Amino acid sequence: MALKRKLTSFYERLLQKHGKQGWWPLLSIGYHKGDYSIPRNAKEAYEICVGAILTQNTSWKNVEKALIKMDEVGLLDKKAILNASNEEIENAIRATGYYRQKARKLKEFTTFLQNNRGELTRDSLLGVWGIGEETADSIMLYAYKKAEFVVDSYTRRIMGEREGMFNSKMSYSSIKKLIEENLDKDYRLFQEYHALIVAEGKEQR
DNA sequence: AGCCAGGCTACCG
DNA sequence: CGGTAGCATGGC
Repeated sequence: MALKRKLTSFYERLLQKHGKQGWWPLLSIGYHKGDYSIPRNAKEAYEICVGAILTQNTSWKNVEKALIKMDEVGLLDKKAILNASNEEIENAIRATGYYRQKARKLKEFTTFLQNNRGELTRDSLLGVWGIGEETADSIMLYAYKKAEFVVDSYTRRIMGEREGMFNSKMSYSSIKKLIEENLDKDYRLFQEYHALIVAEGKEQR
C-alpha cells in the first residue's frame, strides 16, 4: 500500500536528518536518545503526565520552567498536588499560561489516578476534565509505553499538508487510525516518530 | 511589537 | 456533527 511505504520512508528520512530524539525529557536526565526504558518508576511517569498537560498549546521551554519550579517547591508529586491549594499550583506553573485551567487539570488528573489503581486506559483518561485526545495519547505513549500514535498540529501540517499523506482537515481519530493501520504497533517506533515530527515542525519557522 | 507555542472546554448553529 | 471564542504567559 502507498501510505505504508510513505510512512516508512518518511520516518527514515526524518531519522537521518534529526537523529533519535530521546523523548520524553525528564528533569533528572533530560533527553535519553535510544533509551526506551523511561519511565522507570511511577514518579517519572507522573512527571511525564504533568508535562503532557502543561504543554497544551504551550512551548516546551515554558513547561520546563514550570516543572523546575514545581520540583523546587515539592509539587511534582501526587500527594502534594492533592494537598496543595489551587493558588500554590498556579504560582508554580504560571509560566505555561492558562495557569488557572491547568492547575485544575492537574488536580482532576491526579484525583483520577488515585481513584483508579488498576490499568490505565485511553478511554478512561478521556473522561478526565482537561484531557483530550492528544494529551491522552501522549500520556499512554510516553508515560505508559502503549502504542498510541499522537496526532498534533505538526502531524497535520507536515504529514498532511506538506507530505500529502492525508487531508489535514480530517478528524483526529481518522488520522490516528489511518497512521496506526499502516505502522508496526510498536511504542518505541510511535514515540520516536512523533518526536521526529515535532523536531521537523519546530525547524520550519 | 506582534505572533505563536508539543490543546481543551463550552457553546453555537 | 463542525466551527470558534476564551484561556494567559514568555520567547523569538
